[in-house]
Amino acid sequence: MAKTNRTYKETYNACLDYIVSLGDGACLPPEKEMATKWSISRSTVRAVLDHLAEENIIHWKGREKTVLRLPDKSDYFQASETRPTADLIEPAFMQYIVGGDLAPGTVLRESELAKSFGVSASSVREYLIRFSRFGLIEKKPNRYWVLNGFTRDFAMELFDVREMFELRAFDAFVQLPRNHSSWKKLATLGDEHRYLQGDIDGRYMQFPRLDDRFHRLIISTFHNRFADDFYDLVALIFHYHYRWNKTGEKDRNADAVEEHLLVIDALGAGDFDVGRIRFREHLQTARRTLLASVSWD
Amino acid sequence: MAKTNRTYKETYNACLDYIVSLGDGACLPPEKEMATKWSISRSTVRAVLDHLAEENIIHWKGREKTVLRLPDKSDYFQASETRPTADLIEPAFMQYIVGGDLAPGTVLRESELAKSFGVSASSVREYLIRFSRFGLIEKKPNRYWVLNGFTRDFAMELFDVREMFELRAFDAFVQLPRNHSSWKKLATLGDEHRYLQGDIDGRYMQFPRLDDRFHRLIISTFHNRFADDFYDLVALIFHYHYRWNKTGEKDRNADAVEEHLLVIDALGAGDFDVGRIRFREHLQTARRTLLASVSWD
DNA sequence: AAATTGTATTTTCTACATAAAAAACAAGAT
DNA sequence: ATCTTGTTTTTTATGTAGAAAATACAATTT
Repeated sequence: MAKTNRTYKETYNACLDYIVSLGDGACLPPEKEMATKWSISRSTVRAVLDHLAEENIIHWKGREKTVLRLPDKSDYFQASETRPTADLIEPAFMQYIVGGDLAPGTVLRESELAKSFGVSASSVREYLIRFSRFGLIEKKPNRYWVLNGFTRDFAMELFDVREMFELRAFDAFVQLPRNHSSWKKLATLGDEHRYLQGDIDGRYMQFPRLDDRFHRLIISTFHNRFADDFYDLVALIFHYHYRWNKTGEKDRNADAVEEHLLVIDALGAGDFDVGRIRFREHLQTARRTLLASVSWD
Repeated sequence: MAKTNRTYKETYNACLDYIVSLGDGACLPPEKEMATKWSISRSTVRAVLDHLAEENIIHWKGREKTVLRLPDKSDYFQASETRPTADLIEPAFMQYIVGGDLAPGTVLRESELAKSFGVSASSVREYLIRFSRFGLIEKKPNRYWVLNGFTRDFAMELFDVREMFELRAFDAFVQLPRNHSSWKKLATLGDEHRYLQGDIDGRYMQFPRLDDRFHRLIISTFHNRFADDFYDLVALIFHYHYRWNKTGEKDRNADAVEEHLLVIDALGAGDFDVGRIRFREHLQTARRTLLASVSWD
């Protein structure tokens, strides 16, 4: 097979939504406009229009594109068909690595992964090349990939850099003028933390998203693409590591919410020194928590 | 065409060297031993032996492998044939980017690059994916690669991180016990710097190698794979940026040698505070020099 | 029995083919 | 004259083919 037609399918679904919003009997805009709207080419728009006409959802002749009937649920393509291959591989791969709790040194074969994920070897290969930038896997030329693994050393080195970047960013944050939008965002985050804390038993699963936003807000003030990039790795590790390691999840999250609030409140009150100490403590906790769940060294 | 046979060609050349070292009439060791010696498979060893026998360089029957004649220059494969595709692409690509002084936003097409480098599109693609981790290029899905370019901002952010990592590593360095091997290495580097300084006009071209070793020695004491990895990018930038920008090269190198020596001597004398100040100054100079040669912003 | 070679199988690597998507160009409508 | 559509060409994405290299296993020699 050749290229997948997910762009087409995704556009088709988007177009169905659009038709619903226009209503029955309405006319669709020029092809060019639709192409711009969804950031795709006119060719794809025309392919979509073709299919819409075939399905008798619109009448299409030249610049006449009239809605004949409103689409229903069965007209849509399945969500699984519109997802890009790479997005499909990532969770499967992380499940394989983190969920399988594989030992460092484990051999990864492209062909095996491709078979078990149900995608082509080239897709796996490209994903692995891209993923290798995180330093968790390594290629042995003419042989296979080796899992360096999420070892104790890896976690320590990861946190050393994370702390450097985040503390530097923190120092930049407190220098921001009080009317800067980031202060406003921090206050909002504070409210959301308190909301979550209000019913921690019911809402603790929502913490990871909040955690990500909190740390990205700090990091972003450093204005450094390498730091931002590095945080992608940190986020990836956290996301998947905790996904397969649920022990004490509620307590962990409750503690972290509390720690975030200590930082946010200290900053809100203008106590930058206290805030910095609390922020350091929070990073220390995060390090300890992660290290405690590392199975390999 | 399919897979290239450079492993075979490289091994063949290595084997010719080996035969020369053994001398005429000698016997080659078992296949397994040769495979281990060059870290390749027995299949490749056998392919090499096959060719050696065909060329009447050895007589091969079972475990009898006798040297019939010593190889001469014409028996070797050309160096260009043994170089891996990726090694071939890198200089070509960097020449294209840095040498061509392309503006940020320039569109890079895989097919064009492949044609101009004389390699397959897949090889170019894989190289670009790998290279993209440095943040200098970006993929527009279904479209092309865009050169983000070596802008002023990029250089500033690069140096911010470089300074963080190197200063942290520096602090770790001065903590090392005086009998640690790194101190010995630093002293050796000092001697080499002085040797270079002795005839700076004749030897200034050798400085980049010395510069790399000096900074890597410092960085290595941080024992952090992310910092090491980051230095690969710094080294790449320096290597290629100065390769196509030779203005004032001698003066630049002479100054840098002097600055390195100030650091090395201060550390050797135990003046860690002075050493740190000199080291900072050196990093500042490096930043200024690189920024001065950035054409885009 | 251990070491080595011979043979067969598996896996990787890379060029290539082909459909999808984009882009360019030509023709027609307003 | 400009906007829009129709048609053609170019480029990208991804599976596949087939050679190279690795690996596994069987047969042979020492």
